[in-house]
Amino acid sequence: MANIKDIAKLCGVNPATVSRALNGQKGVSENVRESIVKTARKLGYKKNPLAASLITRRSGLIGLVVPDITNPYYARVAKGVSSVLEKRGYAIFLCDCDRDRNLENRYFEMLSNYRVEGVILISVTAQESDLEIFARNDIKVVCVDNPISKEYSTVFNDNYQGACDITEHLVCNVGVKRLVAMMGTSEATTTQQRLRGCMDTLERLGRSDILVSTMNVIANYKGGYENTEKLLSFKPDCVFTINDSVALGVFNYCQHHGINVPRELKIAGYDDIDDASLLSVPLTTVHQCKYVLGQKAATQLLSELENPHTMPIKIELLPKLVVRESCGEKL
Amino acid sequence: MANIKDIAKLCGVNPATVSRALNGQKGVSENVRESIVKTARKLGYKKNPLAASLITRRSGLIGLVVPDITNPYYARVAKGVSSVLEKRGYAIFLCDCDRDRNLENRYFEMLSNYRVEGVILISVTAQESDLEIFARNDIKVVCVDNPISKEYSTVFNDNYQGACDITEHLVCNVGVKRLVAMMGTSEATTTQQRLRGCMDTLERLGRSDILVSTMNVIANYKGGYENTEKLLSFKPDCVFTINDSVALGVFNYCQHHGINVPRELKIAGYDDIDDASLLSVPLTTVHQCKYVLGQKAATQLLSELENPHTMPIKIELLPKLVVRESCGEKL
DNA sequence: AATTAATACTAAAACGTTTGCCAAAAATAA
DNA sequence: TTATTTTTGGCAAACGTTTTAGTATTAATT
Repeated sequence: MANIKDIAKLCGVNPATVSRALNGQKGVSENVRESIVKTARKLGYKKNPLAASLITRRSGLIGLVVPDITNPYYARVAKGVSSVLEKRGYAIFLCDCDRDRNLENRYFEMLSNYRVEGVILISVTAQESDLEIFARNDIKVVCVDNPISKEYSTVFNDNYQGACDITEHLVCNVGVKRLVAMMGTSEATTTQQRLRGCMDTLERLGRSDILVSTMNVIANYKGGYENTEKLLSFKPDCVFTINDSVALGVFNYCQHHGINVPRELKIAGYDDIDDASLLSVPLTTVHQCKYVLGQKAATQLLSELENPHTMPIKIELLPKLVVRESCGEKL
Repeated sequence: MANIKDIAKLCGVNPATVSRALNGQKGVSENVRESIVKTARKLGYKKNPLAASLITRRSGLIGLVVPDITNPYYARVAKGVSSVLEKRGYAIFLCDCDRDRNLENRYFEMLSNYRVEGVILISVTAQESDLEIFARNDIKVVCVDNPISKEYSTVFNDNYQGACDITEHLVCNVGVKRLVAMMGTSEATTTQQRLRGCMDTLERLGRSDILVSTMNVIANYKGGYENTEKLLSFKPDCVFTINDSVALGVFNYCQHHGINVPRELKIAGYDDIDDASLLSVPLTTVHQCKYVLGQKAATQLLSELENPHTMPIKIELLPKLVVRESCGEKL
């Protein structure tokens, strides 16, 4: 593979001149530049970014840390990240941590060894102290969803607002009277924020006539399915679930037990995963902009890299209510 | 960040000795090595693999090319790949090509610029000629699913066998009489192989009494949903779909139109994506070992890297029939 | 015409490693 | 003892870039 010296030799100039010419810097006359560019093309020259990084300290590598790439939510965020990094010529160093904090920390070390310029961090396991390794090697970090450290920018969806929106819909348009909020563990920030949005909205609307109960389940399909029996003991007309996977679980339980959705039970989800619209009774839910979330995170990271003195910020995306059929007919 | 020279200075030795000591090479006495290792640890020294790669020509980078990381099939394969590469200390350079051949080729160029050592290529768009860039820079490639070039190893599931297995099940255990094979485009190798498996099995069983028709659809949810009406005009008792997404489409059409599955129509899928088991009538399908597929691909790539003279091989995984309820009760 | 300023380019050092070659020292063999 | 081999570790070059400093050369300003 041709290198910068080969070109220099062929053009009868110094490697430094070739470097400047190819990087579009000034200090090289037009005719020389032209000849350099031409022979570079002829030789099929491609700069070795690894070699360049040694001296520029810019590897062009960005770490992307996810809890589980097979989770459609993270995959979609990853795709958003990927779309902007590719355009800017950065390479993605993928770290699938498998929700394992040890593995995650091993990856953190690897990322710093490889001199990544920055990291997009989507983590449910990392603690603030785990990020010290990035601070030490001044690697920029942008957190997604979870504001792990005040040191770094965070990009997230406004869970509170989404919960407000869907609750208002359930109360004002659907007319629910007996609501159960089927949430995740109460330590999870998402559960806290969404539940608060729900409760605050009921209060704001002054609807003390509406009975509302809360239950906490494992926030996946199984958690939904297995807790539907208990759910039904509340005799609700509607359930608001912490996410769509849980909603799917509830829905399938209903199918198996001859409970008509939405007639006998209305189901409202959260996230708007792909399956939500494919369900035989398409799910009313809150759309999270996963792809855009990834894009924003990547864009923020790049601008912090380019302007090293930008302060960390919080970027909040607005979720969007999507009304389908699981809570009754569309308006 | 400490480097090899810092250690050398502190230990009063030459950088070369430090390198040898840290890489476990011989030619350095035990006490010197010990002192080097100790101060390396004290300084928190981490070798810069990028710098090392300049001279060793081994970047430790492996490209992972996928058509779409949000597709659960590819995501699962990716996770398999990731699991073995991480253990061996390789970094994954993720390329989500978005099913776009141009983007894919841009990524190929980037991969070669970054001097990846090898590439795991899952592609539906790449042509053999697109891979020349890897041959030129002798970058090893392992193809997954799709044997794009004879030059390279390919790892894939035995589509033919899987189709044989499920067809035999449908005929011998379920007792279908009027079967429709709802396949993808006839150019796709998967369609060809699975259809042939189906047909050959019918012939092998000598069941010329079974009526079998074929139709070609776009191989996704929508393709299934939108072609179910046409499908029903064949008055089949069973449909064998090219994949589970199509099966889901058919299933939901049936739900919407009051057609009971499996009583009025039995549905057999392929792939065993996660949704298959979550369906309200869980799907009988063929399990593809996606995770293992990724693991095998990565393992093969690494062994080719370590032993540069290994010949390319084909690795075939055996799929596994999984009987659920969409074709009638389990046995 | 003399000075200054700008331009085009070179030489060399740097980035952080690895490695081929060599010399000194130590160990072994004669 | 001497001769031979082996072990240990130093030196310097190399990998492919970028960048600093400096030198001619040319152009612009007095």
